[in-house]
Amino acid sequence: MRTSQMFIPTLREDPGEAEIISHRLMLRAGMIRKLAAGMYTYLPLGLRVLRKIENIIREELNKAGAQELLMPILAPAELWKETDRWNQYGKELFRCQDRHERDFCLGPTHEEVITDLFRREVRSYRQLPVILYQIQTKFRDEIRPRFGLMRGREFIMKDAYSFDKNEADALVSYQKMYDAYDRIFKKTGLQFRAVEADTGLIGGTSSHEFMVLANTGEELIVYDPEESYAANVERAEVSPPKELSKEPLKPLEKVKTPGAKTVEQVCALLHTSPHSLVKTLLYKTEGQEVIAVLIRGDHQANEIKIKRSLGLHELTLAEPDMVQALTAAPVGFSGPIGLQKVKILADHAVHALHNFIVGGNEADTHFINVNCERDFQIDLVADLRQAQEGDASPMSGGPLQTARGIEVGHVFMLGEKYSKKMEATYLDSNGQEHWAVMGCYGIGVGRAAAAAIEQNHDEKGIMWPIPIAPFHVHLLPVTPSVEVGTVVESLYTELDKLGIEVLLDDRDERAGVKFNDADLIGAPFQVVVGDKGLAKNTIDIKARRTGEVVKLPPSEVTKWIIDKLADRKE
RNA sequence: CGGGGCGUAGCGCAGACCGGUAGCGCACCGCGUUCGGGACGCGGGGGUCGGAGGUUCAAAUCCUCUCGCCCCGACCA
Repeated sequence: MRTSQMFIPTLREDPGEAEIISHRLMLRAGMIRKLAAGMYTYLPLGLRVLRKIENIIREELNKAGAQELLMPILAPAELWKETDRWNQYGKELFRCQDRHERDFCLGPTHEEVITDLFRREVRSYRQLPVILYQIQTKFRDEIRPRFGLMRGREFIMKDAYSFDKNEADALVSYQKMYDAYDRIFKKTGLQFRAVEADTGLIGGTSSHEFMVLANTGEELIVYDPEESYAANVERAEVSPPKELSKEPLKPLEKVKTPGAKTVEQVCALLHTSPHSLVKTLLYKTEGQEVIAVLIRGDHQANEIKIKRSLGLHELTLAEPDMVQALTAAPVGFSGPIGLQKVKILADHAVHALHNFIVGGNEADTHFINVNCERDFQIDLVADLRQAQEGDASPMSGGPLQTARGIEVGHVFMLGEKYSKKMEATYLDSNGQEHWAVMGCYGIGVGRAAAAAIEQNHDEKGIMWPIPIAPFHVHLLPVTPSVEVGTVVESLYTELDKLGIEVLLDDRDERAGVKFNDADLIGAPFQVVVGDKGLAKNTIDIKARRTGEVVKLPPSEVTKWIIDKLADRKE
């Protein structure tokens, strides 16, 4: 392609609206433009990247036996009412009506539609397994869209669905998709990690997220540097401490702690560390019941685990006046001793502790030398806290490390959740009817592109990994002479014939402008042709990522590039 | 939904307190010079100042309402 014929509106200055690097660079490089909050037009350059990612996905999914189809964006409310997600999905589900005032929604995901298709068309176990996927625009009316393509309202997603006879077969499909995802992300050239993820209350047996590693990632993961184990902190299980404290129990004591509401303040006042302090978190559940959760001062509560341990759907921290009513003390002085009518949950680490500190349920007061059982009763001891760096790995027992990631893929065992609600059944070889066992598998295409930029950029612009780069080579005639023109034209034709994607900057611009745009757009190789070089019979090739420049005679340029591209393609 | 902020040329911004001819840089168009890391000279085009209403002789500027956008929080398969 020639720059003069391609719509690539690059921006010299940073647009004010862009917060994160990928968003800024995508706008600046002329890949996307915003239409409305969380909705973007994909310009030619941006679309090329999306197509590259999509094609890698297609290739690997097809190889894995999945089949592509395409479902409507708009879905009738009836289907969503069958699964009750019309109610459950909340405001994120974008609803609308047609001229007959029939309810529809924009699909944020397509379980209902695909399950409907399945139940209409599939009768027999002979037709199973089936794995179907689409690459389609999705819509979720996010409360607060942000970060460009990272969290838009409208976005392109690959979603796949598997249908199997039973749990065992479903796991085979799940594994197939997991393996395909592994190959897909390897092929994109991104650094990523598959991590165990939370399955939510829906249960299900397995769920993994595919995280592109980037410091700017929204998700926190823990991993075992020795083993393959990695998990989202939301999900990572924390094993109970191996031994309980052996410290002899000391007598309970009430102390004054004026104004000390936070863990830090109490520690400073009592000259101790958060390790020996226990915070009491009061939560409200869906039944308006209140529970107390005891977590060690240096740990974070994990609300997902708390919900799961009690089978709850909703959990919110109690408001200050509620805390006051229950504990007779302001927030910051709650404790388990003397708490009435409140179920008390404790994390393993608390249970293992002796002589710790808790709030006194009285303003400006704490108890010290507190001990479980002796001073108060616990209703449930469980794993209730967030994993953190240094915790013991469930695999090697060694210390876990943490990293930040961007969730670009998610594989999920659904089980019979949808097939049951929607009566998606098949007949087995004995003529018995069974519910199909399902799995679903998503990849955020736009998000993957954004994640690629978060992971591969410098202060000048994007540094695309070869497999998803919009162009392989950016050809830059850098002086306006006839000789340069001739060399550039023949190089362009030659590379193009060989299937190498070349962007020729044929604009009447100065060298500096072309260099800067090339660095911004981020093609892996810049081929620089100028009078200075030609005088010595050389052309410069700059590798965008390393900045290395090689000087080659014009006749050797093509071969050099072919070799380099072949090197890094797989 | 709560808190904060912003809407003035395609982009980035000034002007607003203190009402009186709408500005700057970049981009864009023409001519010329220049040409290996965001050139220069000369000449030019482009604005219902987000929208509606009000106050006033006069509103980008003051008041009211409204819409949109950004940031923080709550929320998030």
